[in-house]
Amino acid sequence: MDTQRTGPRAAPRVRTNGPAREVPPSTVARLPGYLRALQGFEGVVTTSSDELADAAGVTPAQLRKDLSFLGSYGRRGVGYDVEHLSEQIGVVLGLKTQRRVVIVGIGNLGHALASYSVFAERGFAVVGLVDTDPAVVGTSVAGLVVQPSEGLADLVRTTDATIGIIATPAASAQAVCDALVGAGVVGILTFAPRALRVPENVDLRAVDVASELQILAFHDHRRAGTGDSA
Amino acid sequence: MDTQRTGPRAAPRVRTNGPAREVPPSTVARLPGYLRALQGFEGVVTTSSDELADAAGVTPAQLRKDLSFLGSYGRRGVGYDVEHLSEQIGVVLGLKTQRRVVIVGIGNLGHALASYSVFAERGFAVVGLVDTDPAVVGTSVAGLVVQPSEGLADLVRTTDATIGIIATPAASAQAVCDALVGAGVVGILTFAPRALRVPENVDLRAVDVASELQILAFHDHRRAGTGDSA
DNA sequence: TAGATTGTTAATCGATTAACAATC
DNA sequence: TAGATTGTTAATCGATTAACAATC
Repeated sequence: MDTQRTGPRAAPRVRTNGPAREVPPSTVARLPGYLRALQGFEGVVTTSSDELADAAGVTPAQLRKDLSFLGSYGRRGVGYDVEHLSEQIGVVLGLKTQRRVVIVGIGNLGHALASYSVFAERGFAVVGLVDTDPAVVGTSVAGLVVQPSEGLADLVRTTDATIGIIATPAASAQAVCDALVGAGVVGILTFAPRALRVPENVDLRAVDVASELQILAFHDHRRAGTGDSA
Repeated sequence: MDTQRTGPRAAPRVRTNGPAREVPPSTVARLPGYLRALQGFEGVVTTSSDELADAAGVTPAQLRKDLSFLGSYGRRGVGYDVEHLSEQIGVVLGLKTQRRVVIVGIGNLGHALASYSVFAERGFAVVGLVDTDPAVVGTSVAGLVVQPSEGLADLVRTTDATIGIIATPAASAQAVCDALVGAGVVGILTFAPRALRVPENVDLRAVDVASELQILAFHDHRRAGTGDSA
């Protein structure tokens, strides 16, 4: 869980002129939200940091700061060109190349994810489904035939998938994770409620819906406990 | 999106002796992970910050710092009592009271969430399902009959639900959110890919799976772009 | 030119890490 | 007592906010 990546101190990396520079993780995490917000302005030519920030649910200051890491894509006194800014954020996020995704664990959640149309709208292609259950293997879900676990490595290679989604029970998640890493994916999104270990050259993001509810419970509880009802 | 809550500077709030104090948001967000990790030590009497941190995927220093906000639940030279620590984290998160949850939007995702057994294991009860589609209303999912939208407010009141989950398309999410707030829920977890607005007395958490993939794409892209393949 | 709005700098704030004194 | 391990303090680091000079 070391997010270090520097030796003596990351060399400033020969400024690649264009939209390179070092983009902080917190900024990267907000970029998809800006892209989403920009879609709400389709047809409009320009928008301002005030307007766009409002749509994205952040402050104008934060939006401008975030965008400044990507380069100078606005015009002072005018605002941002909606089309151009969308394009540039897409470039920075690497969405000009379509990424291929395999989903492991075709239970209720895996099934839902396999059928989730937003993935395609946002530039991702689900190219493979895998499960261990013999009752599920061979069935067709969202136009794909579910493969057995043994086929995972081959599947990743032949489809050239770079991202794996884990939608298995917690118990098998680490094994699946290892298999995905072994097969060569570089990014993993897991929904399994447990901590996973990946080598540092693989990127891991975890969504735990039960944990989300527990965080909500904390605030619910504090609110009730503080007794601030009139 | 103002997370302010202070006037001149939050009054130190008469130290409620027990596990009160002010727990920082970043710590709260990690508590469910500690609870999860502790479950892996069931049967064991004590564990150390080293061991537990390892299981939870954080550093020992961070674990101890986090736990120190809750109170002093470890013994120097010995470690933490697994049973007691689990209990205390549960108390802080407010899990001693079971929270009731309603899910709005019974498409693929809503269906999966309604059937997600981990919710029950972690102290939440799904008590109601709502959808607009006449073809879905009236059907039975995970032992519950799907109610029409008009029934939302009544459902929340009669079940005494405090948390709402939004699993609708983006287009209807804000309206559903407003309805949930109007019905009196105090926490909302949304999966709809758009920014939502809630009054400041309502807690909102958002999971956007497509955004997660886009964040993974960024790193994928950087890795490929940097050309560090031997 | 006058008004608008960005991009950037500086100040603040919060979160993480490291180290160690307290204490079991 | 000696060894282990916490709880806390201080140092570092990163992220957010506010303000404004640059500039369209």
